[in-house]
Amino acid sequence: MRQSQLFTKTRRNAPTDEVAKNAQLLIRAGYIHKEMAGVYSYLPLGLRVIKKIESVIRNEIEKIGGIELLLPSFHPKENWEKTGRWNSMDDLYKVTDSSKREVALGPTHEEIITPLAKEFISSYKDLPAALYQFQTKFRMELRSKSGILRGREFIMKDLYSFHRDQKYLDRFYEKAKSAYTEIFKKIGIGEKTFLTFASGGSFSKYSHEFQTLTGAGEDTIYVDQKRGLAVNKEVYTDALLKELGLKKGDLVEEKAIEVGNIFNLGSKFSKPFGLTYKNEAGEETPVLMGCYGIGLGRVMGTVVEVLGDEKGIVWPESIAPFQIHLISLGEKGSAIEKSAEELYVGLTKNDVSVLFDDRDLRAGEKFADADLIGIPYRLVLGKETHKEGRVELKKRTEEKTSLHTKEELISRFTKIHV
RNA sequence: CGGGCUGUAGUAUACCGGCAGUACGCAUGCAUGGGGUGCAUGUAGACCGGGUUCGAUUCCCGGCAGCCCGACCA
Repeated sequence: MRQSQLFTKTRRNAPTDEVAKNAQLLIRAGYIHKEMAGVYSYLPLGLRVIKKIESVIRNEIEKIGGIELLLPSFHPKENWEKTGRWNSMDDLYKVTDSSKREVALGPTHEEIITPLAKEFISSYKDLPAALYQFQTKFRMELRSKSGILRGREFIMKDLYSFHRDQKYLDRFYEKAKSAYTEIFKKIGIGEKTFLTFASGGSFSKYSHEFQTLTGAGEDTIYVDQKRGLAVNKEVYTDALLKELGLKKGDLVEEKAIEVGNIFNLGSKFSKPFGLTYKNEAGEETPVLMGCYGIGLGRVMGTVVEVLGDEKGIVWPESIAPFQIHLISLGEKGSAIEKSAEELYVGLTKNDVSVLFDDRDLRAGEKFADADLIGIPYRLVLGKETHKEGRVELKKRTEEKTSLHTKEELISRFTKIHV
């Protein structure tokens, strides 16, 4: 992609109504645009990051047997009345159409997936099943805040699993836990993300959250760094510490943001919808369910919060919008510019994703933009290196630079990033 | 949903009861060309409704919007 064609531009200042670091940097760099409180557009750069995060998640969820589908945002009122949540859920968006019919805008999808599962699950032979989607959720947050960490509309990966009994559910639950650990590691926040015991879970004492340490977080958790475990303040009791074998002295209080959660739903949803299966003896038995969510925008914002520095965003390679930011410092029609063009074509031909700064600007502005946008590798062609036919390589996370020939760079990045 | 604050060009801001100013951006030109360069010219603005007043962007009331604290929540 040529930066002259990118559509977005960077900005020196963030709007004053944005206080959160993630929103300030993402807006300045041109990743997102605020439409109203808690509602953001994902611009071309931002969407590329979302798609990358999606792909990391998809890979891991497929490994544990997840099958992707796509459920609607409009939900029949009856489904929500059946579970009692039409009235009990305060942040449910309800819309009325011209024929006065009321529908819900889905804040989560148990009310859709459960009756859907009833269509196709009727025997123990149909179990287990694990279905997931990436989908926009709507929640009437009374107070959206913290940029894309808490919106009224947000994209979420939600996975629902169906099992014949607790033993099978527990087994899958553990697999989901490992998958999540792997996902956050791959996304680059593994070191700061902790499996956390929290409230909820209809048929177990607690649910599990994945909490990433950051001052921008909204939750208070107690972390045992050595064991890689944490306890949410909401369930923090001596009894629980004892049960988990945690010692008070090993725990540190931290602010954290919940980037993922896993719930044991038991028969909370299968019961109202009559989702049952026949076991080997022909007996009608309730299906047990689990659900597992990750907010994509929240993950993206968290990465910016945790890894960003004074100069801008710092993306891990796994979710960067482009692998390489190629900068030409040559004037229009110069040999340097031609050489940069050549390198751009060479890299893209080999499927290396490159943002090519072909704009007619001075060096300082291009460097400042590159730091702000946060692509992992920066390549520069300018007078200083051109005489030797070399290109300067610099990582976003490091100060040191190195010189390479174009051929070296093409083969190096092709190998790594195919 | 309770409490507080704020609405001025695309962005950040200034001043003012009497023709709204600056910087960045954007456009054009010349110079410049390895860390947001320089000069010139141009472009664009008072959230909405009502009230007070000779006159309101300014004061008052209402609405709407945004932000902050709290409660709630992925």
